[in-house]
Amino acid sequence: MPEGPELHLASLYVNEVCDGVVFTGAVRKSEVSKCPDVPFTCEAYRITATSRGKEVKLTLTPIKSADSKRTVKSGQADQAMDVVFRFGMSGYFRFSAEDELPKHAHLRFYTKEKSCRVLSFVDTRRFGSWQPSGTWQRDRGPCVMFEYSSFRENVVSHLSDRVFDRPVCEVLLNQKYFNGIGNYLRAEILYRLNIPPFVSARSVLESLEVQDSLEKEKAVKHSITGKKKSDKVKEEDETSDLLRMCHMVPLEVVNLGGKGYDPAKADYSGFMSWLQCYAVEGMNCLQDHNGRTMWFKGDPGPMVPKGSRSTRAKILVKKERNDDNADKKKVARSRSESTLKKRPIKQEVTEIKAKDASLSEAGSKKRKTGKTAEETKPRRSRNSGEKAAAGSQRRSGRIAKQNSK
DNA sequence: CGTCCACGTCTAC
DNA sequence: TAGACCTGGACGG
Repeated sequence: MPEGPELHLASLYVNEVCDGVVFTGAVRKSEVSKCPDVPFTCEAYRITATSRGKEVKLTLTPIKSADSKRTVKSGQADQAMDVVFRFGMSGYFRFSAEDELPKHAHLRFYTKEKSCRVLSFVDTRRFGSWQPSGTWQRDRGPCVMFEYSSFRENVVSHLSDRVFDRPVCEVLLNQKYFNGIGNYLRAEILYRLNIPPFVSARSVLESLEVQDSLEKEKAVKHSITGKKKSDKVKEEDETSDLLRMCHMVPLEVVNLGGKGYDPAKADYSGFMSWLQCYAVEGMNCLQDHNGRTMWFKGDPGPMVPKGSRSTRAKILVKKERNDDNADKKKVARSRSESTLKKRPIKQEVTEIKAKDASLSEAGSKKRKTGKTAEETKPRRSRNSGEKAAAGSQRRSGRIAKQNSK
């Protein structure tokens, strides 16, 4: 799931598995890949990684052997090289035995071990890419997670840019300003703040410009008067501010992974239960102007694309209601609270029904009753598309039906 | 079997 | 604002 958090977890994974490991020889590319060769060959080198938004940079560092000063054989690197990766829709890193290379391992780094292991860039769909001797892509903004203040400054100082005329849900995918946000994060972020996806980005953000400058003034005053800087306004900003959420929400995902993240033993159940809106049963969705599925709850806002289908997107997550027929007031309340505190409250209302490492369930029915209102009336195109999805990767496990409760 | 869908960019009309 | 770029899983017939 390559958005900012997954790219960052990938960099942690590389640093962990490559710690103390010596690599050797050439970097090898799959036959089928159209990405450039990586012209780096070295008798002994190490690999480290960093991430920024939706990119990961590997640094290949030659190990200088004490004695051989000029034994730089021809074609052997003596300089470090950076390789910058973008993951497309399906990229990830995996460290495995040489004889257990994953399918679609398109770029490979070989260890100098008796029974050799391989760090692979795996990318089923091949939308990912890498750049040898690479740098962070120009035109991508600061990382929403790890360069927060410059990220914020970059947005606030460019609010007159016409891109902010567009619906906020589409602007959130603009990596020039929101490097690291992707399709599931935009849904989760807007959902938590109850911001309709199809309102202009500037209308949501322009109040921040004022707030930010007020903050600065206040900071100055405080530094003069020596007052404390916590007042009510400030505290409200902590959670209601869209830019702050673009920082915090991805970090929550990073912290789900925590220690020992390993794509080999991918266990998405924690992630699935973390999702509150994206691909969650009962949420609405529409195609944005780029044909991407926007998940949301309630009012879509005025800038919905003409003729936008209420798509039949895949539902990956079913949450369970505990209360029999109490309904949605509760949900709404728990949601706004969830923004504030780490709540164990959430489980009281929603509970994922995911099996082990796999995703989730099957079909819902179309039940034509109630179904809230038709707040979204783009075009009555067939049933309001509910679908099933989810598959269990390895396990066969055909799961539940919609027994419910 | 075929169709639709997927966590993202890219470039071309 | 379309497509192109790809593979594969879920679902429908």
